Formats: sequence, structure tokens, C-alpha cells
Amino acid sequence: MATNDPGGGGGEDGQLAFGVEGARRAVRAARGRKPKAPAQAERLPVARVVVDKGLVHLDRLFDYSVPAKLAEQARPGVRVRVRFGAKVVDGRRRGGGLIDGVIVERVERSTYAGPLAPLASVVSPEIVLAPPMVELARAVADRYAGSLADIVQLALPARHARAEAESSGEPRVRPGPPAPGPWSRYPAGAAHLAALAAGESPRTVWTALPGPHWPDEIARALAATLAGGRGALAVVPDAKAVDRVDAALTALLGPGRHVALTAGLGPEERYRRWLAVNRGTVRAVVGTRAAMFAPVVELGLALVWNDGDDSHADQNAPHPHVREVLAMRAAREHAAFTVGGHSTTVEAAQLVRSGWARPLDADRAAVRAAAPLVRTVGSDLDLARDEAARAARLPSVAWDVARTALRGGPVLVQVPRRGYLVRTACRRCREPARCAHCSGPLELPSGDAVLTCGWCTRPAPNWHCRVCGGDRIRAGVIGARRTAEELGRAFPTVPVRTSGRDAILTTVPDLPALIIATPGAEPVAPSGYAAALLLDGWALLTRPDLRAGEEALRRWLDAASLVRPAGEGGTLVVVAESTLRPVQALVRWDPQGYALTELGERADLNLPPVSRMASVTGPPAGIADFLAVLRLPDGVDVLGPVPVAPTVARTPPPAPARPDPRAADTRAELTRALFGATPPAPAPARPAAEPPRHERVLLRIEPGRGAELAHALKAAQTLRLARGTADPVLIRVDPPDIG
DNA sequence: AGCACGCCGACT
DNA sequence: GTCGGCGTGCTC
Repeated sequence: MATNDPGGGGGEDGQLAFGVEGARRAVRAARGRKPKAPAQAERLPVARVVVDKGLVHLDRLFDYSVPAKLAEQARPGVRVRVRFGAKVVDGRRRGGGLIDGVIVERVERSTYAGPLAPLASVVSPEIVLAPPMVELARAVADRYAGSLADIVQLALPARHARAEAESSGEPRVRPGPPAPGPWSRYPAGAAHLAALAAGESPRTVWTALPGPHWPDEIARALAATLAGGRGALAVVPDAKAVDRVDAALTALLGPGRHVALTAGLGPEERYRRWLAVNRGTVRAVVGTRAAMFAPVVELGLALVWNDGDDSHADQNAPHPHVREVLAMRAAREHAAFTVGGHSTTVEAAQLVRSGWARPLDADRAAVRAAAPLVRTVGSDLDLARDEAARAARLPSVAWDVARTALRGGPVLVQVPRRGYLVRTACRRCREPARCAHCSGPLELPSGDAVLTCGWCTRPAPNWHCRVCGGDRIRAGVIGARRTAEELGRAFPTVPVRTSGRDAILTTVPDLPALIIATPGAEPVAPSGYAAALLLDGWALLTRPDLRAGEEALRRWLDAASLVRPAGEGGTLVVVAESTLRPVQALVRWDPQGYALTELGERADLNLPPVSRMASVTGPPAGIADFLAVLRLPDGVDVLGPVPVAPTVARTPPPAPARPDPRAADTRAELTRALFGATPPAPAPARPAAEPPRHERVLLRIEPGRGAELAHALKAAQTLRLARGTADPVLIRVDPPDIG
């Protein structure tokens, strides 16, 4: 990297953009030191830098003077090293360590009154953060009440010098447009691909047909965009999905036209692929959530698959969500946008209802042709007569279906993940059974008949339901391992395999076998499962979460999509009451209808995504102080504060106040989710000693004014942090656990 | 977050 | 008289 120095290192006396430098020299001269002010760049001598310090109250650019030697290299978008945090004593800087930063722009003069420190060095000439990406990062930071530096850190992979030194190769000529392939099953499928190839930018909510074709469909949408001379980006929930789309892209385009970006790559390979994208050599990307910021040149399509999956919400503050970021990118970069999945999130339905996006669906006949036969069975009725099946708590319908299906191929059994176990509930109304003292979940220790609180360990021998007064309990669903054991006994001649959090199977052969999997960990069977049993019905549905229904339906549809079509004998058995709305939506295979109904309800209740919400969590003193400092715009609802369990150590919250007794059923349900929410988590073995108390306050603002709310929250946070704060609070825009 | 300045107690 | 407590404020 040659240093071009057009100034030839020459002096530039009198060209200074500010007079402070002169004063500095005077000081040095007075001390008898040789004035060694570095020669400054003649043109645009000030670099505005985003420094890699994720402190909200430092969320601004810092100006540095550009030494003449760096005049050419110090371009907007390059990584630099700067001294930061120094103190000026007698006109001299003291202290201040070297930290990383990126130049955002070069300007003629600084608005900063003090003396500017020089850029220490330019790390590399690579433009890693072009101005449009800065603007996107700024907008994302603003939306989520976070800092620019936070987003930049998410967006940029770690630099790797060796990868950078390599060539990324030459850009390839654009491929021809792909055949519609499986898209021909959708009335508007071929037209959609044609529009992408023609450089148009449709925004769609795509409800994918059940079955194994979605990776191919994603690949063809990306390929069509490439054919039109633009770049394309698909973000999927996990590495397994990346692999499938990756394979489909390779099959369609051959190697070298796309990259897969996943967290598991390792720094060098990750940076190598990212650079190939940044340099425009590769123009199609499939990846997991960090890829949402992939610097695809001339983005023509941004696609998110299965946006209800919680891995699409970033783990790091300020927790940007792939769907939201890609929608922002598509709007800013005039690209097409697709949110796709086997199910429809309420947020996606909102995009349709607001007119921002159009649905991209198959017709009913195509859905029926692709979907398995769906049967429902109430969970505690009609247990199989077979003794072993009875032990496994298999309803006879499920047992019969499995037995028959096992002659023709593998059978998937979806069981609840441990954390989703609802231990006990009222037999009559299904209200989760809660401790009268601390509202903790009541459990039935293995085989025992004594109800016990999972939080305070008090026994609850005389429990009665606080909603309907019932006094009969239904026992919780058992976990994956035991299910596997018991099913193994019920089907002694069939191999049983499990796939769960620790050991995930990717694929299973098309041979008779029982595959026990937790939601999201279902392996793919090449020709589809002969049947699937969804045993987790009411465990998923009784979670005290606003999204419980939507989430249950999503998981069922994802599992159901792995089953052969009804025409090939594919059958799905869901163990849940057939009267429940998510169950009906599954039977009718109508995710959009379900999402639209949910959306209507959210609108009635003024809940997200129809309103915008943010939560503030922390110790009561911090919350009180934060609220005192907070200057809210007009029309913000303040809900709470209410006690919550701190995120780390679970503590029993005081019995939640029953708000709004005039509420209708659903309303009570939702309100409970809001105020009495207890996210599923394993209970501690013993009650926590004296746990830190936390509170949460929810803030709600009307749609379209989220930015105002975020801005106010950030201002309050900045103010508190700037004056060195005890009792820090956490701000979360779009908190995940209320919906 | 660091880190330095600043204005009040126990030591050479 | 000074060394040093950590309260307050800034970082280009």
C-alpha cells in the first residue's frame, strides 16, 4: 500500500482550518521545543471518525486532523487507528490509548473548538464502510435507540490482513434468468422472477408451499436478481438453512457466484468472503443474521426466510431484527424485499395490510396438493390401548398413524423443548397452575402427587384455579429424552433417533425410523416424512407469551412442511384441542388468515406491531430515576413499572396484579402476557437467596412515531450515563417477550 | 469505561 | 506544609 503524498510533506502554514494548532505551537515554542506539528493534509484536513467505543453517550463522530502523509489513504470508509480519551495538559496530550475507528467523511473544517489529535494510522486502504452503509447504520441505531458504533461493530467482520492481501478475483458476467422451477406452482411466481430480472423492486410477503422446495425457490429469486444485473441477499435463521440454500445456489449458478456467510466460518474465511462481496466480485449472499449488513453491491433483493424465528433478532445491543433491517435496506437502496416462510408473522401481515408489501401465495389447490393430511387429537383423551403406547402417552390416533406410516418411511415426532415445558395447568380452563404465594409455576416432581412451586418450593396441596376455580390438574408434557425412550418401547422393532439442542441431525435416510426432535431441530428426510406427530401442542400453546399461538403455529407448519403430501400418504397428527385457533389454522393450512386475525386483535388492543413498544428494565431506583429524567413526546403510554424476574437469576415476582377485570377473554390473556409474563426457563433447584429486584416499564407510541420514542429513550440514557450512573437500566426497542 | 483534575483529612 | 481520598466531567 503505497503512500501517495501529494503535499510532498510540504508545510501548510496559514492553511490551518482552525487557529488552535497555532496556539499549540506557541506553547511548544515557549517551552523551547522544536515545533513538530505533523504536516496536515492540504485538502479536507479533518477526518470525521466513528470510534469503536459502544458507549451510548459517545454516540457522535470525533474529528481528527489528517496528517499530510495520510492525505490520500485516509478516505471515507477506511479503518483507522486513533488516540482516544487523552487529556490536554499545557497544550499537550497525555494518555489516551489507540483504538479502532472508521473514517466516515473528510471535511474542510471541524466544528470542535478544541485541538484535534492526528489520525494515528490508516489500517488498510479497503473501503469497508461506504457512505450508504453509514447511513443505514445510523438509521438502524436510531430505530433501536442504540449507538452508531454498536451497529458498525455488528456490520463489519474482523479484519484479516492475509485475506485482504489476496485478490477477490474478477466479477463474473451476469447469469441468464433462471427457469421458474418450483415457482411455477405459484400463480404469480414466474412473473415475480421476471420482475426481479427486469430490475423491478417488488415487496412481497411470500407464504411458501409446504415441502422441500423453498431453498430452491430462494436460490431462483436470487438468481433472477443477478440476471437483472443487481446483487441479492438472503438471510435465513441458522447454518442448516444456509447450507440448503447454498447447495441450491450452487446447483443453479455453479460455484463462485455466491457466498455463504455464517458465524462458524472462522475469521479469515469470513473476512475473505465478506471482502469478495464488498469488492463486488460476488453479488449473491446467503447467510445468518449478521449477513443482514453484507455490503452487497447494488442490492436488488433483500430476502428474509422464516422471520418468526427468534434467531433473527440480534443477540447484541441494540438487538436489531433482520426483517426490520432488511426492510430498511430495501427501502433505502430501492431493492426488492421478500419476507418468506411456511408461516406468516404478525409483522409480515402488517406489511401487507399497510400496503407496503403484497402477498405472494399459492392458491388453495396447490396448498392442498403439497400439504399432508392434518388430524387433531385432544391431548388427554383416547390414549392408545397398546400398553407401551399408553406409557408413552400416545393417543391411539397418533399410535395408529405412526404404526402405519412406519411401513413407508421415517416418522417425525416433535416434542417440546425443555424450556417450553409448562408443568401443570388447570384441567378445565388450561390456565397454568401458579403458586398462591409467589405466582411461580407449580410442578409435579417425577411421579409424585404433591404439587410444588418451582420457585419457592412451597407445596400447594389445596390448589385451585384462580381463573375458573377448578381444582383438577393436568400433568405437564414429558421431555424429549423420556419420550424417545418410551416411544422406543412402543415401537420395539424400529430405530429411534433424537435431534435436539445438543445434537442436531441434518438429514435422515428414507427408511422406517422414529425421529424425535425438538422444534427447530427437525432433520430433513429426502423424500419427506411419512408422518409427523406433534406432541407438544398445549405445551407450546399455554406459554404465557403474547406470541404463543403464532409461535406454535409456526413450529407446527415448519415440521409439517417436512412431511409428504397427503396424496402420497403424508399425515400429520397434532395433539392439541381442535377448537383452538392456531390448531384450526394448521388444519386449514391458513397461516395468513391466522396472522391477519392476530393482527386485528393487536390493533384492537393497541399492541405491537400495530403500536411501537420499548421496554426499560433495571433496578427500581434506576427505573425511577430514568423516568424522572425521561422527556417523553406526547401520546406515549407508560405501562408499569412492574416487577420482573431479572434476566440472569430467576426470582419469584410478587403476584401480578390482575389488571382490567372488565377485560374480555383474549384481552385478559394478552394483558397477562404483558404484565405477568414469566418467560419459560428452568426453575432453580432451590429458591434464590435474596435476589436483586428488577422492574420493567413498557412504553408505547402510535405507529410511525417509533423514532421519537427511541430518541427520547436514548436521550435519557445518555444523560444518565454521562453523569456516571449507578443503577443502570436496559433499553430494548421491540422487546421480544411481549409480542 | 478510563482517566485526570479538584478540593478536604493524616503523615514526613 | 504535602500525599491522596474518590466526586465530577471529558474524551476529537
